[in-house]
Amino acid sequence: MPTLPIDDENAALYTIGQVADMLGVQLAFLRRLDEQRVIVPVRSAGGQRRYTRREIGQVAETLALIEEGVTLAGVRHVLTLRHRVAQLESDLAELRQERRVDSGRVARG
DNA sequence: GTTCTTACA
DNA sequence: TGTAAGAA
Repeated sequence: MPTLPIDDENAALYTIGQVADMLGVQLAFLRRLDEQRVIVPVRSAGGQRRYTRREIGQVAETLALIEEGVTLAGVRHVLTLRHRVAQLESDLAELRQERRVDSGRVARG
């Protein structure tokens, strides 16, 4: 079954206006996050920002962190570290899976 | 009608 | 951070 865009958390489908309405934030705020490299959405052919559901979630996360007093620069580090952790976790899961396969295989040749 | 950039309070 | 001007 093909992966539908509506099911893809990483599909860039939302305009800045839609995101601003959903989260109740200003258009300028989202542009600021882009400028500060906290949340950097892809651009459409016309140069307009397009947000993925994942990024929308990250914006919400950013809102929470800011309420805790974290600066935008701090939020940027949190998000990048979180991305690295997720990458390491998937790599680790893959290695563990390979180890299971190896240990379950009968030595031969 | 929306979004973009840049500038300013 | 919010608001405004002018262009796309």
